[in-house]
Amino acid sequence: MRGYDKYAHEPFAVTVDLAVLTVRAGALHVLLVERGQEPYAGRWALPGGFLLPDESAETAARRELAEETGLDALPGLRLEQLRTYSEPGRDPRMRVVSVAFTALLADPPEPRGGGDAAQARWLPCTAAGTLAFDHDRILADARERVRALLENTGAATAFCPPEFTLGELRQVYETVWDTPLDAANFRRKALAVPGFVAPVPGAARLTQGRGKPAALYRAGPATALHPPLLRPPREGRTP
Amino acid sequence: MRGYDKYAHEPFAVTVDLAVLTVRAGALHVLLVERGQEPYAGRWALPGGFLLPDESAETAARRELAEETGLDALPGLRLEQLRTYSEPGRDPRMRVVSVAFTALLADPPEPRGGGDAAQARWLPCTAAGTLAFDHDRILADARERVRALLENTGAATAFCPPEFTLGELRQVYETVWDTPLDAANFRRKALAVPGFVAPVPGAARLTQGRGKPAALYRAGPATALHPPLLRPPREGRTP
DNA sequence: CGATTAATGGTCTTCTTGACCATAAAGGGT
DNA sequence: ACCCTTTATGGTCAAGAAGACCATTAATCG
Repeated sequence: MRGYDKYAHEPFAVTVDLAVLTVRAGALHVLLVERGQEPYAGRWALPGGFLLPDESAETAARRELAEETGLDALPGLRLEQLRTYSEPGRDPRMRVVSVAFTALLADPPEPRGGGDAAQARWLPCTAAGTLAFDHDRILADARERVRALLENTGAATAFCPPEFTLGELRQVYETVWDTPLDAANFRRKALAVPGFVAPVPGAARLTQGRGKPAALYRAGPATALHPPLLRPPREGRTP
Repeated sequence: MRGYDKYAHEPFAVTVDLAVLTVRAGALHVLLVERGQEPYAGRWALPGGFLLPDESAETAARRELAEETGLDALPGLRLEQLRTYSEPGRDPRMRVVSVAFTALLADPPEPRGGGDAAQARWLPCTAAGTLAFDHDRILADARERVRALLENTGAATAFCPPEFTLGELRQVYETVWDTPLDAANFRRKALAVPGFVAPVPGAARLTQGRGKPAALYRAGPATALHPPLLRPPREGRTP
């Protein structure tokens, strides 16, 4: 149909859901809340909430993120619109259309519990188990999206502190892709992408435990990676 | 906020908008309708409409597409969810959240005019001019999405008839990317991607005008292209 | 028939990638 | 203090991929 006027338009509730990810202890973690009310009381779910009347979905997502993590608008926070989920019946109470977002954080604080939720916590994605609503699906889509983002954009730096070593950046890739990478080759490729990372000029160095101190880098201005950092192909060719 | 119950949820109108693209006469065309009613009466717009109470956005998009083009569910029709647009004020009448989709068609029929719209037509993207609402933005996003789809997925075959020559496939890439490609190198790369295209066994051939007859291919089973077909980098390196 | 056009197959050179090796520079343990 | 482990960094080498071209084939157009 071409116009907005011919058919009566049903009202829908519109929400945002957030897959907020971070890399912690070599594993991808997601911010989850334990629902305090029916339906799905006691189950873990992605944080989210209703759009306010004058908000865009992006604005609502940033507001929800600030509320959940206690962080106010982080400068340069990457917030990716993931997908919109609109299947009838995805919320047993009413018709809800939800716009899902992915956010990538480095060194986030522990979320403040309370509010509607019984608690809020960072949990490893592998331990997420069965989430409320269709949030398992959303989380799976978010993980796949992030894997692709690391290939084609500089998003990996969002998982790192403002200054980071190439070893830390490589660990982000290894964690998200779940693949070991050759340190020397990764360095060569990362440095070959214009605008991906920029060395911190003041010969700065940092020791993170054992081993030789590493040079520090900052995120570069590039949003798209040319050439992309392709993840190694999985086994199973077509010979 | 963590629950769906604490705050009153405002009702929103939810629509789908469709950027239906096809390659015709060496140019990317988009299906547009001329609005018959205010606002934006007389202006071209993307086809779209309201979700029905029991429809998912995908279902609504397919229904709208069938209504606009007169085509019933095409087998294997590619329908990509593009993005959701939710800025307040994007529709002057009321708060509308719109889920945008991209569809790729080969040899589509002329759309039937009528309905709410004054007329419906295929127009070259370059001649789209200024569309109603925020549809210029949606169309621009759709074009960029399709450019990326050709790199990483087998979506280009959706612009081709069921059996096609590699020359036709290459013209799709050249049109969408707006870049000339070397015929021999394109062939080598396309055939090297497992599952991208499969030769039609019966030594079938087809002549499309002048030149040597070309072998026919069908779309292969691959959804993701490994390795991807990267578009040639634009000028402007960092030497 | 000869010119033109498009498909297809090959070559050649350059670049990229992955696998590895070597060295440097720190910490830990004895 | 000394050796071992760990991580960073630089370099090599061979295999593969990509872009630039050339040659041949097989149609249509004039």
